[in-house]
Amino acid sequence: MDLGKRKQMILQAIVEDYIATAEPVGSRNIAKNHDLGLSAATIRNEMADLEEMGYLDKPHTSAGRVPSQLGYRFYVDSLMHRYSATVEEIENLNTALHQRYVNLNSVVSVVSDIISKITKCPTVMTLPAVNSAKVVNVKMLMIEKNLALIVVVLDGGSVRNKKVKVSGNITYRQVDAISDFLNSQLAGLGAKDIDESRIMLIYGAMGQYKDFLKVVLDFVLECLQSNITEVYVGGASNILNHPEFCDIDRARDFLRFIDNRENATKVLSLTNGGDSDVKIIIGDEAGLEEMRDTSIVLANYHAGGILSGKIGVIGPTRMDYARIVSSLETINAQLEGILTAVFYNEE
Amino acid sequence: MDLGKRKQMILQAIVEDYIATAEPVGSRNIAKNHDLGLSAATIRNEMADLEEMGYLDKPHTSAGRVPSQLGYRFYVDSLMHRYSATVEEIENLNTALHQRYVNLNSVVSVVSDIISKITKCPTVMTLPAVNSAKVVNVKMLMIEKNLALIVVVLDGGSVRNKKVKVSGNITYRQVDAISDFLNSQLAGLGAKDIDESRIMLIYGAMGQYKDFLKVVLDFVLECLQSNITEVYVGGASNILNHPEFCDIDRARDFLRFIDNRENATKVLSLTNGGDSDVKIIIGDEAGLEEMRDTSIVLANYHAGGILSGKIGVIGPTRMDYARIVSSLETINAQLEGILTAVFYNEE
DNA sequence: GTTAGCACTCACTTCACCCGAGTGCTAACG
DNA sequence: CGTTAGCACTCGGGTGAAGTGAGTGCTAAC
Repeated sequence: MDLGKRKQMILQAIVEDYIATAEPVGSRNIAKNHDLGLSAATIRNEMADLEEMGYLDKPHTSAGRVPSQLGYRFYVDSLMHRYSATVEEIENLNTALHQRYVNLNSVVSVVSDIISKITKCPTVMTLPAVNSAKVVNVKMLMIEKNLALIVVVLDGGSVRNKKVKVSGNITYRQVDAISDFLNSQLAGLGAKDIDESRIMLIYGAMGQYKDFLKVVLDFVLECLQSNITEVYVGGASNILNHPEFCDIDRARDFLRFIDNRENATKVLSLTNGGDSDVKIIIGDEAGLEEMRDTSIVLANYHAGGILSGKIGVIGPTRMDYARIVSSLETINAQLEGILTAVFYNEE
Repeated sequence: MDLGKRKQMILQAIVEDYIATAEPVGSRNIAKNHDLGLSAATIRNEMADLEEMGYLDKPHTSAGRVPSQLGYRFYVDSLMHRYSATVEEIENLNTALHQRYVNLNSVVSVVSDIISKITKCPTVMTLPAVNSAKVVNVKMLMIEKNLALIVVVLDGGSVRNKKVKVSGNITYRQVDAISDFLNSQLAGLGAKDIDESRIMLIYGAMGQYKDFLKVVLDFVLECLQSNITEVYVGGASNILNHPEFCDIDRARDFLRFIDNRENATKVLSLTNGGDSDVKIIIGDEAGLEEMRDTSIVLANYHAGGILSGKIGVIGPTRMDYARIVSSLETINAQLEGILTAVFYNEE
């Protein structure tokens, strides 16, 4: 039971009008504003059909029609025209994006704020995570008496460090020696390469420092395994721009939900089954009670095969999908360069 | 013109009732609920006086009275009883606080969320900043061909690093030598010790690496000077718990304001002239248009003389000052231990 | 100085009413 | 037979009048 050309045109008109005005759209308005060559009455008949087929909803008898979740889905999959950003828009975006970033952390917060601003919607974004994880370099330095600093450099270049107390009688020189040895043993290895036998080998060679080595090895493993995808929520208050959230209770429910890091993470890990780079999840497709009336446009971003992360823009189901998808695509294109630059300059 | 005992009692009753109910309080209710031994009529007279003196406001003729900003100020300065947390409350707090923290960053986000939860108000909090800044250790290591990692350890123990491209022909050994030399020159110095003459001395000794040295020195200075007080906003949506923000426009204005990092920073850098550890800033004392109807309870936190930062709880001027002050004090007491522990284990 | 009494004020609620956008149906038209 | 004009009907939202009740301010008595 697929939709005829005419029904599709009408559905598209309704979805777009509704996205633009947030008001239920009536047959007469479609007849007037869209040049379909049809009278209001005809459109009315088609609308009745579309409602019966589940593509439209009626808030009440004497209001116009509103797209149902199915309607949005069909629109997004089949009717939505690709909106391409104008040169001017891209330029504005570039000037906003190209600023001095202190670190990757700040890229995420700044970029998600920018996205919020241009989409007028809350944005969730994960920190770029390093894809693979192998040890490039392990180094220990004494930074004061009895306190050593372990520095672990991972491939892709992220650097982590940890301070460790050293029991009294290990000298500076010994730490140096341990450092060099450990580095020779671990450089190039990933988490699964550092197995029981490897550890035994290390202990065997430097048994007298076993306690100290254990702490270091644990930390190295933690670095390799930890995939701390911290999530940042930008411009949450933007949800209040949308008339569907002018009800204070609904607004509160949403803001409470998204204020919670775990929930934000959940949102970002959604999928709609497809494998395209930008995913659209509409209403309860998310399977999250609190997101029943919202949609999410999700994009993956990448930088040089090293870093990757996710960006999600959250809005009412009535959100302007075309524009938001295009914004995300444009930003994604810029992001790669910025991330790589920041990543290689600082950490 | 100071307030007589009776006026003070009545003012206190009004402030506390209003804080509890969020409704303008009338003379009759005070007579009934507080055992002042006075009739409603007498209280009415005193209230008229208090209004004339500026301690009370009247939303309109036929409503009860509401504390004015001056009224709150007097209450906070002179009438507020110290509320001390119960053993149970402290214990609950402790179980919430004592969890595994990945780093100082996560302490801030977790703690501010906890504070938001118990105060039912938005919380702003800065990352702990290192008080003094002297170089303890500078170290460079080659992490791949042409790429060196500079590690700077500051006193207090914060560690920062940066990757630097190295022009082709500097060897691993040479970097080691530069590293040792630079460390010997810089260890123990603060920003102002690294002056022109010191830099000349370094260039003089190792002139052939001047370009590389310049990058390293710039980074060291940046570490010493930078006081990046990143700010975290927790539980912003809590503002919606308060009836004064049930108006969607007011809620939006506030949330927009606090969503902006710069504004959050502004809030935390407020002062009320006093020097006590917990400051209360009421209404337009903040001098921020958007905070006209809100108050802020500000506290400094410290850890071992090394770290310090600020916590601010934001609520309507009608907020429960006594309870919030006490909560902040209790948390502050716990925070020191947690911060020191995290700080010395990881950074 | 304190209190009881009373007239007055004013936000808030309720209710009836109307208006208008929009629908669904029917009958006529090409 | 699909399309269209016409018309009765629906129903949310807006308006204004009336009623309600908490609270005040004043006055006079205790």
